[in-house]
Amino acid sequence: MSPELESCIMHFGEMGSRWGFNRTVGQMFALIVFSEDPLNADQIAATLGISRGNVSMGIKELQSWNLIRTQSVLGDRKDYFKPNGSIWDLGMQVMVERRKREMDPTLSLLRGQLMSHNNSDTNEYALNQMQQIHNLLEMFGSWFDDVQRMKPEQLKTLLKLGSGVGKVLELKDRLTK
Amino acid sequence: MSPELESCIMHFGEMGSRWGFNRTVGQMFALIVFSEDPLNADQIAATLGISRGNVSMGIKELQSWNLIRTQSVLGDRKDYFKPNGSIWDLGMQVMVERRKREMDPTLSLLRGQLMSHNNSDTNEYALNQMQQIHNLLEMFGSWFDDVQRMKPEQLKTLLKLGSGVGKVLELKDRLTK
DNA sequence: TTGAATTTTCAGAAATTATTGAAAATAATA
DNA sequence: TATTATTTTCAATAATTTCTGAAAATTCAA
Repeated sequence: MSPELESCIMHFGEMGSRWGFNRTVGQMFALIVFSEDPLNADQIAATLGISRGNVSMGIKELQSWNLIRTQSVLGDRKDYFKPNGSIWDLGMQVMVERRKREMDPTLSLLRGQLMSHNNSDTNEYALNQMQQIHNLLEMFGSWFDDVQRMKPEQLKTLLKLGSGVGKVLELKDRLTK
Repeated sequence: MSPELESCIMHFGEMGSRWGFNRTVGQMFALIVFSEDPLNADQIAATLGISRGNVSMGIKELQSWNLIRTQSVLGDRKDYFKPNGSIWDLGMQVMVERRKREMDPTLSLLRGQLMSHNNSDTNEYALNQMQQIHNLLEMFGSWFDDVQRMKPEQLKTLLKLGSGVGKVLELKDRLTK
């Protein structure tokens, strides 16, 4: 393996914890993404120098994120793993899962708190802040749901347009008034 | 403190690590956000039942995220802390910082790898995947830069519009062709 | 200056998380 | 069915992260 590739894989390991998984899971993901052919668990363990059991757990984790899938290889009983789609697909998938893990639990807690009718003794200010956070998460969440349903090509156009979209909105406002 | 507020603060503690900081930093942030009046370090330590040193480190962390700021209280030498803006501002700030910590390092590593001219021995496929990741991060990053410069009101409009923006884009396409 | 109030630092302890590797479970083959 | 290949599990251990609290540093007032 080239030193460039190796340092890339190590980097993904270091970043792993910031992206929501641990070092070896990050490395495993990078290795699978940068390998043209599907890899089996033994290959992953040998390449990264980690135990077979660790690989097994890492695979489970990556599958729970919908980032990898198996592919059977003719005449081999082992499971082979490859990325679950293009880089674009994987990026989207990471966002979907992070939203689930980082926003949904808080949104549902806040919804519960704000719904509950025995809030008479909770101070007004805190309650209002909770409402604000709830609204922000809800707005962002439903925006993401919406946007996710767009066709990748259209979404890419939108991304590239950036704040230019503000101009288009103004244009629309003028036209529809 | 009401039990509702308390469980909210505990929840923010549990979520802390998913948002990029540790449990007590998460709790401290929640406590500050839900308190109408600024709090000093001793109050924070006492309320959360953690050591003074831990609070000092947590404050440093929250300041490095630009999430809190000091406010001096007349006739008191202690530092008092309050959120650095509205919930909207704080949400934005979290995104800004996470982008810095989660995307920028990878973007610059990849840029370096792809620029380097001794890639002759790095396999084509891996190099191409790196390019794809680089492009995705770059596109997303500059979109975020752009969008961040928009006025909050306009940005909120855009968020609420969701995929409706796709329709507007089509409209624009028809008009400008 | 001095000294009291306050904040920061950081070595060691505690808590948490990650990893190993051998045993158990599962799956495929003969 | 028995045998072999493969994967998973999980108790023990290792590594890492977080937290404490006392000492050092800083700040401010007299």
